[in-house]
Amino acid sequence: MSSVTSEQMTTDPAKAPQERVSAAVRREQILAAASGVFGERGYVGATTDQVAQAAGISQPYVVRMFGSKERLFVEVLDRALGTLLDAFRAVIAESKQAGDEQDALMTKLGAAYADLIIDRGILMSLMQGFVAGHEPAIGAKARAGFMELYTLLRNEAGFEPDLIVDFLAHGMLFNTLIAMRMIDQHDSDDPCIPELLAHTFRTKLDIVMNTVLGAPEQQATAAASRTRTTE
Amino acid sequence: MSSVTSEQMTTDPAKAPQERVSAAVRREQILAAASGVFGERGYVGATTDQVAQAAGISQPYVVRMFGSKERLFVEVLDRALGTLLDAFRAVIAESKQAGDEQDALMTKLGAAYADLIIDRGILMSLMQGFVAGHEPAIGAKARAGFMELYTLLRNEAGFEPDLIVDFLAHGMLFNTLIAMRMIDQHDSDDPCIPELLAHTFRTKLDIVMNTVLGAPEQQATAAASRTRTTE
DNA sequence: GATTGAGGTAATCGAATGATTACAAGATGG
DNA sequence: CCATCTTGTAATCATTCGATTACCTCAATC
Repeated sequence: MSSVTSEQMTTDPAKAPQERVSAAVRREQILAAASGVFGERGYVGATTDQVAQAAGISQPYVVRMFGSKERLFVEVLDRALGTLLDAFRAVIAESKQAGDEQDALMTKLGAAYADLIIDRGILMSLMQGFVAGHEPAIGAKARAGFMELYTLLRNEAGFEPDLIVDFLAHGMLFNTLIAMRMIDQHDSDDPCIPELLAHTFRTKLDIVMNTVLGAPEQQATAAASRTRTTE
Repeated sequence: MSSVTSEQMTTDPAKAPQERVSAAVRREQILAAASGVFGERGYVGATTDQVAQAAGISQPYVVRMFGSKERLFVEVLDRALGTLLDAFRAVIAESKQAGDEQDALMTKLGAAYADLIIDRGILMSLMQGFVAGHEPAIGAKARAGFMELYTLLRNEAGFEPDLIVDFLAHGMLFNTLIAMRMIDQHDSDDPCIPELLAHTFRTKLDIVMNTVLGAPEQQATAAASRTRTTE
């Protein structure tokens, strides 16, 4: 007894043996699950089996669909970078049309970045990619994505290098505090923790806290915390 | 009639017999080696055998000396945090005595932080600890250390929260770019890379580059790249 | 109603790795 | 000299995990 469990689909409670789904859809499901698991445990720390369970399929399928764990992670990283860049491009386009000043644009970009936390996996996978520079394929992708971001802020948004560095720096602190699970300590003894969080996340603190703490649909880890096959 | 086995042990016995060293000294050697290896490959990605080889001893000794890989990493993290805090305390004390303005002090703190790159393991182990929040013991140590740093900047250095956040943010970008090995790409095609690096590391760019690239005595990885026991 | 091919998994393999055990050799003190 | 403690290792164990293989089961098409 193992697999089969979970899956209490609406109209079919008893069985739900395994509904066959097109490979394209499975691919998206796996990528979404992998984003959560990799973001939570890092590239090396996450296992393909955890991803599989979070996606509700078997471990060999994950490997066969992407060829290897490394290729899966690179794809996750690629998607995360793409999502981030798309969000920024949209903000820039909209802000240009509205005739915003530079600091208004930067504020909006910061807000858009914080909003990405809605899918915690995105920013955490990014962060895990940044510190996994030891793996050649991952490091290359991470660096390329980071520079694409820099170039976007420079050439499309039109910021000065010093401003961009400030912006990126705050983004990295943002990521680090979330990766460190500092949010969970908001109500701990140290009164400096709320202060640090308030001055880092500012107007977005509530969103961040609700997402990171509440996390109603973020079942990735829960589903992945069971054991592998039979027990 | 080769007399066989003409051991040319002339001047170089090729085998360092094994000089017995006090446990206290070994402990320091292991911690230094572990700092490099963990910083390079992360907590999960590094192996106790890589640490052992970097320290020039056997793998079981590493485990026995620290009890477990996790305890070793926590100790490495603790040392790194201690080194950082000590460096900052020294700068603050000295700056107070000199009657510096706040921004002069902050500049000096930034310089002191950058100087820590001389031992690349320190900052990289810190960073790896920050993103390893999934491991309870490591996350707790990382958060506590981070808050100790914040408190120091707030209560001893006397900075306003917003200033501290700026400072920490730039530190995190600093760490991230090094973890990403962006320095290695300084001479690549993208002309934005030198620009980003220049505006992030500013006056310390040369030191950072010399340390991260040159790394003459940073043998940690090289020595650790062999296989385990006999060959 | 066979064939075929795509979705999907159980079983398992082999390598890696943290940890443990048993033992060896040099110091140290009486 | 002998007992004992310390430093250190070889051998090996038990897991874990990514990958592979061999198979199963539908669904569509001829």
